[in-house]
Amino acid sequence: MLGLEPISRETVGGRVYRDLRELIMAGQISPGERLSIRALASALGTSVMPVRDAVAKLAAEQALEVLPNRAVRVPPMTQDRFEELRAIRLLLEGHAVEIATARMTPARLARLHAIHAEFEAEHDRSEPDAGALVRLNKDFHFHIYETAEMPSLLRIIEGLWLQIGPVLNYDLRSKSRRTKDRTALGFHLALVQAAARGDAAGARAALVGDINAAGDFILSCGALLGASPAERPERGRGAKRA
Amino acid sequence: MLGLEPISRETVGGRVYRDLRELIMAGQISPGERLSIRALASALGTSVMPVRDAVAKLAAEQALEVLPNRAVRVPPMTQDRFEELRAIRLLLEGHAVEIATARMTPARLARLHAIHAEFEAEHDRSEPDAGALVRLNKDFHFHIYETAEMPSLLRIIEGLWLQIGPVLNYDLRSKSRRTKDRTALGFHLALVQAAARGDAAGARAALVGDINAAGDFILSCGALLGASPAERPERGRGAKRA
DNA sequence: CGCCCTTAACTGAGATCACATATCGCACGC
DNA sequence: GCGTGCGATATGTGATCTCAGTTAAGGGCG
Repeated sequence: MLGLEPISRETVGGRVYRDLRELIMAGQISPGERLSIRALASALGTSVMPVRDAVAKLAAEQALEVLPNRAVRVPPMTQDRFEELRAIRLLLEGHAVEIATARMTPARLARLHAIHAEFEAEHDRSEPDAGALVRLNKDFHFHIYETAEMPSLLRIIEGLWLQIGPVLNYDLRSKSRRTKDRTALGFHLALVQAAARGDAAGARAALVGDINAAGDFILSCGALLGASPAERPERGRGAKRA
Repeated sequence: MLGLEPISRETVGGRVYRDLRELIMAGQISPGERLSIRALASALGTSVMPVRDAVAKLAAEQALEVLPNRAVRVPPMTQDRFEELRAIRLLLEGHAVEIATARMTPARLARLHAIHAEFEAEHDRSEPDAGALVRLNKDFHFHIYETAEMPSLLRIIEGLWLQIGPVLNYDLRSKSRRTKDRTALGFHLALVQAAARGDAAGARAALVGDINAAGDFILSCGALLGASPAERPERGRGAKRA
């Protein structure tokens, strides 16, 4: 006995929240696209209530935005906001890396190596799956951050990734990612090695290099709004029906 | 014309959210106290729906906590969490102060002086109002942070204050606050002066001193949970009826 | 006299209903 | 032919209802 299951201790609202969050982080919803609560509800096979809760929570985390019209959409990324978020990331994730280096254990270091190897393997494939790369990159970073054992900090960093996720992935799957991933691999390797020898400053430097390189690449792509148009009503309103 | 009014462009849910947020920040709800959505709704004169949205949003910001029983309460502050939040505050608010010093304008500096004077005046009264002191302290800090013109950063800092608010005020209104406020005044003055002469490092140092002093005081009070009991069911369940 | 079980009230979650508002299409009139 | 105004559609918001799970109290049994 006892091998039943953790009950259904999961609320529908929670599931909707996580699904939506995943969708945004993976960049499945392009910035500026408007969402319809009713459409989402019917697509997910529930009523509007859980969806409303999830949307409210995501809006509180700045992952979604409610326009004065009360329409909901993924907030378009401006260059200013992107640079601000990058500056905050450098601060917080840099700190997390330093603490993580100090608290690194052999087991966690081995796991980090494994994730890095997976990332490298996926990259070396003839047809790398963009989604897998995004996921492995996220796993790599967050495995380090979790090592710092600072749950509140981790939470904030997740919020930041949630905000930059859309453009980060939008970019990753569209442009020539070959060179970018190569640099990412280099920084990741340097980060692993620095963590292995307990070099907090070195680990931080590697992370800063990683974040800055990725950020520069995105900025150079010109995919971000200067500060003006902000409007692209996205003719097909609402989400895909079920 | 045009001086009409912004219509009633305010949703009930938004008002409930702000009210609840204010209540938590002001420490009106003691940590560990359980909240009843229905009770809150009847107290606020609305239905459960807007309250549920507000609670969901606050839970997303870690200002409220949903127990596995699905009961909602203000999360009790542990010593670990408090120290972690303080470390994050030092990072983010320290950064904000440095940027704000660089972007300080004469007008904003004057306003900062005025707020500091108000704070000092309230403190020098024979019977200082604890609530007013809390509000002025918050105004002082956030006027600086706003000067940095980093909206996302400001948002995160607000979230941090929301989490430490309860214990901060609980402490401020109970114990001998005389000495603590004196030190706060000193750090605030040093902060204003450093900002006035464009000394970013000095401003940061003053802020670090302020945060650390306040934190040490609270930690020394022993009002925080070591890590164990965490439970005080708070016999009177729910909130005060209307 | 004490422990445990039953029961009743309460709470949160989800669905459905009702209403105000925004969006878009279309016809009328200039 | 084109701009303006009206109306239909859809959407978000708030209220009400039902259901399942939890909690606490009261009564029965050991």
